[in-house]
Amino acid sequence: MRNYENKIPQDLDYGVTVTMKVLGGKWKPCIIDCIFNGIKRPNQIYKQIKHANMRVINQQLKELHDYEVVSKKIFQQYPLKVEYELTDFGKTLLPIISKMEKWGNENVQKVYEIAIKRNENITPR
Amino acid sequence: MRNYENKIPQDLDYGVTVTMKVLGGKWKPCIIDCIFNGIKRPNQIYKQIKHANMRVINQQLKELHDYEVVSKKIFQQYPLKVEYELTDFGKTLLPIISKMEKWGNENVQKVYEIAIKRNENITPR
DNA sequence: TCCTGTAGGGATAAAATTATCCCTATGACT
DNA sequence: AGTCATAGGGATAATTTTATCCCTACAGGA
Repeated sequence: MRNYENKIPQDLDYGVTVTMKVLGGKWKPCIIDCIFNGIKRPNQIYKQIKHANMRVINQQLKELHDYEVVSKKIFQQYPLKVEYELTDFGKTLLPIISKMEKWGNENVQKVYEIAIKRNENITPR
Repeated sequence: MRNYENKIPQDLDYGVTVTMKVLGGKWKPCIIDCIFNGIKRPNQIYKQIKHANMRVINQQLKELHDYEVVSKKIFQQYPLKVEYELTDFGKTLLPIISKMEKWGNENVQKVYEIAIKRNENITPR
């Protein structure tokens, strides 16, 4: 994202849109979840999220950092070491994420079945 | 969406992903919000959401219907009349949406400023 | 007959997001 | 000198999502 200019202006006139601007991104909630659970280094996050590749993690991490959801601490040592933390601002998102997490876990079965019925390409469970 | 086969299989192994599968879509939260507020007919929703066009509303409405978030009542009369309602299942999403709505409204200023700093194309407020 | 309002879909274009590939830089270690 | 692990970015391809355009169907009214 953000490698080029948006063409269609985005409206932030609706609360949900604002939230989605910060949280929307295929791996962002996963990344936040990792960091919250103490997995703070990019490479660790990468290993945790098996499906996303490093470049993508970096992209989304950068956006989270731009939006001040996470802070970044660089250690002057080698091999390189960087740690991300949730900022206080970022922590205010946790209740939302955990509510989404909860709802998803409670309803995964139903959603899965509908997706299959719709012939979507879903990883078998 | 769903006019073709997905190529990358989607994992539903993470709660947030499941929720996003149902709620993710540029206008879906808006549509749900409309319906919740008694704006139940497609054409009314269309007029309410000034920016989306009818076709898109229909697409997203169809998905919400497929996922049983909304139910559809067809009136046999002319001009045609259709009303959507939140199902009980759909209503379980309301707490999430309202939390997102609240967070967004509380933080719109900050998010707006960052977006501007990032040179994003945002509709002025 | 033609126009109106309503609901909805097919086909396709445009835009946005995500994925892939490959590059840099650094110090330690062999 | 070559290799490793780490963090990260440029360029571009691939994929997915949204948007646009235009069509159908229907009954009533001008």
